[in-house]
Amino acid sequence: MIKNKKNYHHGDLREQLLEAVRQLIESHGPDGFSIAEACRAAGVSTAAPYRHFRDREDILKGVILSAMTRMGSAMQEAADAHPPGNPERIVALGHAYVGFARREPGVFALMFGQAGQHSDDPQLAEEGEGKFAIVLRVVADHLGRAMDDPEVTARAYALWCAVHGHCFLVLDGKTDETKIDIDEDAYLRLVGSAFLPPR
Amino acid sequence: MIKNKKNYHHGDLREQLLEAVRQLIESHGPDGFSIAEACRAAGVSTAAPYRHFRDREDILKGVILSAMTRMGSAMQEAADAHPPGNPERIVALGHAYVGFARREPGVFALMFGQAGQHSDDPQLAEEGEGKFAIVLRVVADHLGRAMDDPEVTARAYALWCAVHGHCFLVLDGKTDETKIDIDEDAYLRLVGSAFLPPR
DNA sequence: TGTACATCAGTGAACGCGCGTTCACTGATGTAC
DNA sequence: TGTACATCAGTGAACGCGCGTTCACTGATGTAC
Repeated sequence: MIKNKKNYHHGDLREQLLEAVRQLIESHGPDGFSIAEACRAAGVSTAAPYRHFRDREDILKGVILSAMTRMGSAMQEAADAHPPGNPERIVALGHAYVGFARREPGVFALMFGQAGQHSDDPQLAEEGEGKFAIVLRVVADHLGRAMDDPEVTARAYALWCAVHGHCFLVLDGKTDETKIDIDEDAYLRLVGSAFLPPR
Repeated sequence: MIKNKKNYHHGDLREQLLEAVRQLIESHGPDGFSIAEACRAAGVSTAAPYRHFRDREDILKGVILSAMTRMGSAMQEAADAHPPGNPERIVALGHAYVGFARREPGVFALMFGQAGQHSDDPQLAEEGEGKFAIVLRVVADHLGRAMDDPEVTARAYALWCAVHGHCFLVLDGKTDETKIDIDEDAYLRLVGSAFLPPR
C-alpha cells in the first residue's frame, strides 16, 4: 500500500513546488511569489499543484510548516550541544535562531512578519509552541526551576523578544542605517547575562 | 504663491489617499491594498493618484514616511514626559513604541517586516535614524555618558531589540499561542532594569 | 509471465478578474489686464 | 469690476498583463488475475 511517489510521473512534485516557492520568497519577498511562477520553476503546468494543495493559501502553509521544522531542528541541535545549565547553551540557541533568520530571511519574515495572518492555524500554532518550549527548557535548566515557573516564562520570553527583535532589525537593514555595527556574539552574550545572571 | 490646495477640486486628495491606503493596510495587511481600492475609498477615478504620486511604490513610501513621523512624535513625547535619568523615561518610551505597534499593526509590519525592501531609500533611512537617536539620548542621559559611547549604543540597541521583538510577537499572536500572558508593563520594566541597572 | 484494467499525477487550454498605468479630455479655480 | 486666459486636479475609457482556478483529457504506473 505504500506508494513510491518518486517513480510516478514527475517525481516528488510536492516537495519541488514547496522548494520553488521558498526560493521565490527569498528572492522576491514574502508576497512576491505566484503559483504560476513556481510552476514554471518546477517545469510543470499551472494546474499540477492542485493535485497536492487545496489552493494558494495551502501552499503557503506548507512552506511555513517546513521552515518551522527546519528552524526547530536547528534550535534543538544547538541546545543539545551544551549540557543543561551551561550559559553557552543560551548563546548557542540565540546563534541558531539568528542563523536561520539570516539564511532564510524571506521565509523568516513570512513566518513572523505578516501581522498575525497565519496565527489561526492550529498546526502552525503547535509548531510555534514547540519552539518556545525549547527556550523554556533551556531557561528552566539554567535557573534550576520548573518550566512553568513564572520567573522562567518571564525570562524566557524576554530572551526570545531580544533575539527576535535583533533578527528583524538585521534583516531590515536597520543595523546599517543606524551605523551601529553590532558584534552579534557579544550582543547575544549581553542579552543572555542580562536575563539569566550567573547564580 | 502659496496655494491653498483645500479649495482646488477634491480637497486634499494626497492626504486622503494616504489615509485610505493606511486603512486598507490595517484591514488587509501590508500587501493587501491596491491603488484602485484606495481610489474607490477616496471617491476618485483610478487615474487621479498620478497627479500626486509617481507610482504605487511612491504611495507606499508616503504611507511609511507619515507613519514614521507619527511614531517618532509619540516616542519623543513619551521621553519628554519624564526628566533625564529617571527610569520611568525608559518605560514610557517602551510603552509609546508598543502602543504605536498596537494602534497601527499593519503599518508597523509594513515599516519593519518586509525583509528590508524599503531600507534603501535615504529619506526613510533618515527617519529611522531619528527614532533610534531618541533611544540613544535617553540611555545616554540615564548612564550619564555620551551618545556615541559604545556602552550606550550597545544597551540602547539591546533595549530596542527587546521592545521591537515583543511588538512583533504580540502582533503575530504568538503571545496567545504560547499561552503566556505577558504583563506588558512588568515586561518593559524587566527589560529596562536588565539593560540599565540603577547605578 | 502476460494482459486487461484501475488509478491518478500531470496537461493544456480556457475562464473571468482586478490590477497598474496611459491617454486625450474637461471643467473648476486663480490670475492678468 | 469684468472678462479672457492659463493652469492643472481630476475624468473615464482603454490597454495589456499575469494571476488563481476549472475542466475534460491523457498516458504512465501499479495491480489483479
